[in-house]
Amino acid sequence: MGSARSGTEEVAHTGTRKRDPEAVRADILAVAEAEFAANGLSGGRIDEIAAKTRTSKRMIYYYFGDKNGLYRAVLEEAYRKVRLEEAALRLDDLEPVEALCRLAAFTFEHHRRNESFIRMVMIENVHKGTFLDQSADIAAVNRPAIERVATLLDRGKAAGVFRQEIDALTLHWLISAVSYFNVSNRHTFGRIFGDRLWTEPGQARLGTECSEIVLRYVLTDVALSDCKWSSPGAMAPE
Amino acid sequence: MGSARSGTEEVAHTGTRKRDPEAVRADILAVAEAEFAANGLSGGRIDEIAAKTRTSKRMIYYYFGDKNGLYRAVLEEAYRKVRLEEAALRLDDLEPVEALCRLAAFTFEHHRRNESFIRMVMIENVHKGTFLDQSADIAAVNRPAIERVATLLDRGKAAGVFRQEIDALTLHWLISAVSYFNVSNRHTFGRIFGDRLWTEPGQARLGTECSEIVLRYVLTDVALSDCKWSSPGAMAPE
DNA sequence: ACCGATTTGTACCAGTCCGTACATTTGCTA
DNA sequence: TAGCAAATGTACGGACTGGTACAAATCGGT
Repeated sequence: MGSARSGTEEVAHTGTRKRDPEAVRADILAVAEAEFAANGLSGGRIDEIAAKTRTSKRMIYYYFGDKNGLYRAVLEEAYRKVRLEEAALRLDDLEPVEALCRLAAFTFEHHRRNESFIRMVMIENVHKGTFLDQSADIAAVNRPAIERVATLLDRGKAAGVFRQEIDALTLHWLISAVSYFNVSNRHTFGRIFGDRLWTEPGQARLGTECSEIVLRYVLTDVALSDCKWSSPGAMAPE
Repeated sequence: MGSARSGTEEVAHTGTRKRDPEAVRADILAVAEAEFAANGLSGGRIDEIAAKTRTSKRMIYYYFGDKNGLYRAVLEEAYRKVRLEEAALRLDDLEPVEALCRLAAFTFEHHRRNESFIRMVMIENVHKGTFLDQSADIAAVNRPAIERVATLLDRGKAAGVFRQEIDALTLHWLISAVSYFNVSNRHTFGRIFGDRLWTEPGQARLGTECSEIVLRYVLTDVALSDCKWSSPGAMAPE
């Protein structure tokens, strides 16, 4: 949504151009993400998106062809953004235990701050992943995440601090599960059992608990006592 | 869907009655659950539900007033069913470690087998829990779940096998998170990283891993080595 | 066997919302 | 500056779908 504006104001490179297709596309995508994240695919209204855009409904169909096409584009964009941020983490510089702790804390915090991404994934799962099928490259965009976990895991195993039985995919699954659930289900869970876990201190505490959960799962029994997975501060690049 | 049929066929108690409001209600609810779970609230079609019911659309509005009313009724019913099954677990007879292991394994398995319940919760969360607000008793139906965890936890703490710092709500949150995520996100996760975790052996393995995750989180460091959380067989009452 | 209340069927309306036909402007290139 | 392609605005169509008006059948009680 930042980039959408820039192209319109400053005319720069190509001389005077009032038209800026890229900005229009980006604008539509941003508005559409908000709308779909808020109301789902069937619930999201094209007219509503058009109204909140600086352009008309016509453009949506011009660029994305279809309601489904627009939705798919939004989904792809959301994944791309997220994995891009994740790639900024430099885990190789840290020793395994600290790196894993940082990864868990980062993911937890990241998902918290990107609710609309989580909601897009929720909605996509309601639709049984049909739209992910149709965009082949999404898998390619995401797979590096597993690689990061795998190398981290290998380093820890080699150092003797991580258990040999741990599987990279399962570990990634665990980190994703807690970080995702924390955002996706806060409404039902909070409604039923109270919001205690979703106050600010509650979330801070829960975040460190998640790191603890992950580490206790992975660590060799011996090493369980001596580790300081306590500082969750400043892990997001922003 | 089993109970819906019974009232219609066997006429039993009240003499000959062709009319069976309760059966009609139950029939509608069962069909509606399938429809909503499959397509969401906005995506679910009242006409579709009516068509698959033995009665007409008129009845839906007669009994539930509204599309939203129907949805709310389905949601309430889903929660009620689930918590009823959960109550069948008798954890007090087991020693703490085994009881916790059983609880985790049961929840994991239970959520797996009740996909449409999970999907209803997913959808409710997409709607930010608005419908849970309107039905006051749902919270009351669910809260006992926490009580069970709390007493189990206390017993373990007293016995010295569980860490004192563990919070009941957080523990329940963890068990829910992994069990829920396993069902809710299998499509996106599987699409991106492969279905390995969702083959039959993969799921069996993942289930025991979840028990291990939970136990390692809770157990006193000392006790970490000696426990046999290995038998996941026969924990569902069915 | 009659009567009011409950329960059910049919046909239909009215609003919403996706998508498009048609017309127009802008920009680039020759 | 002519001309073509890319980009955009407006108005509208038409199907879908939630909800209802109207009517009728059924049932329990007396």
